Amino acid sequence: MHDNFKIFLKYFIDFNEEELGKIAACFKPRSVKKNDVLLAQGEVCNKFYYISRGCIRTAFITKEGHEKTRYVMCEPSIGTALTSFISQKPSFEFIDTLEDTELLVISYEDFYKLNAEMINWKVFYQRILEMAYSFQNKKIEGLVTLSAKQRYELVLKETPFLVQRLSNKILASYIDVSQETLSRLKSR
Amino acid sequence: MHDNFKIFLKYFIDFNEEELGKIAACFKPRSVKKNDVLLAQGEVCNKFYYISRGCIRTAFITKEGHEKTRYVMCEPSIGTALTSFISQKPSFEFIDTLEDTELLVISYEDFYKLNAEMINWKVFYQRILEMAYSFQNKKIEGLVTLSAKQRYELVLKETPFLVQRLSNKILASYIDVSQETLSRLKSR
DNA sequence: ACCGGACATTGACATAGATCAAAAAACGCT
DNA sequence: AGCGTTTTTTGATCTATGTCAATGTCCGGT
Repeated sequence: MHDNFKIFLKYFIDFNEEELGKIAACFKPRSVKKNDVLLAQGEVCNKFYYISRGCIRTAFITKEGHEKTRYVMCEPSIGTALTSFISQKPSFEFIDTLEDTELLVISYEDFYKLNAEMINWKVFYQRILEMAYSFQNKKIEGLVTLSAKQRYELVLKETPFLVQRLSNKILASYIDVSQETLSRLKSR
Repeated sequence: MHDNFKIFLKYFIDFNEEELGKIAACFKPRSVKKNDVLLAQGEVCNKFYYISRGCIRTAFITKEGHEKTRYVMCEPSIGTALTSFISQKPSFEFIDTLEDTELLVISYEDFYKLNAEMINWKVFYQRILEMAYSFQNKKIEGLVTLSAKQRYELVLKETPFLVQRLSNKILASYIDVSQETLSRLKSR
């Protein structure tokens, strides 16, 4: 499990073996069933995840009780409820699993210890933040410039595995469209 | 001009005098008139700005020809078209000035030189990215959960100076609502 | 293998907010 | 200061997408 993790890390940054060992030692394995809540709304997020198998998401619930999916992570991937993780304040978004999932988990403390001690980890985290920012930016562009249909087609084109892997309900909330509308979009 | 800049920097990170000197030396002053385009759509963004007086924004134009304002920076503030700056690819968003503006400008090369050479600059940039991410996140939440009126009221509550300082046209495009709708919202 | 609850589909209807248009007000250039 | 351009306001429509409801389908637990 840690082997794939190391390969994944090296894809981002050319960590040396010593660094990889130090990093891997901070990440503890964890298995979770589908529909498990890793972080509840209102909790402070003090974990950062590597997904080695399966699928998790960040999402939130509106005042009207509607679920909105912000981000979906399928293996191999990393992430967390970043806003709360950064600020160490209660999270508006929750994290749950969309499939049975194998994780590697690092605590906030260890994450920031690495950040303080290892230059390359800073570089790694910087890259993650840059990617996260760019992703959000694209999402905003989509919300603001595209119709429901165009947003669906964009996901179909750019991340088709999400269309295959997610239930319509989750996919709809990811695209920000009602289930009914998504159903109609798909049948054309 | 650089004095206020140093105070601004120290608000984020406790740079020492030597570091502040090194940083300030990289930033060149520039004056721009209102409605000047600092970065055109399609150009690669290789500048990062400190706004010492005035107001600039990042924005983009949709296929239908509508202008959408992503982010507004009023003095004292920093920023750029981050996605293009990060990737050094052509920018979808442009940058223009909303008022006569005094800037301090650092090039991409110098920015990344600082990033490579000065640990505290890494920390600074990390903080900027974290803030930028969190801002985008909030923006998405607003777009997805709030009505036009609620988005207007949120801006009125959280950044009232924008309501005062921006034209209705710009403000409308920032809130993601048509000018006409904003006009009606205001008159209630 | 069966049952119950969640999910998906389809239809009818409602509505926020866009669009179009035209008048009124404000702004900035000479 | 005055005129033309740009903004703002107001009114009348239009439309994409949400909501509600009813039926059909799937899936997981016993």
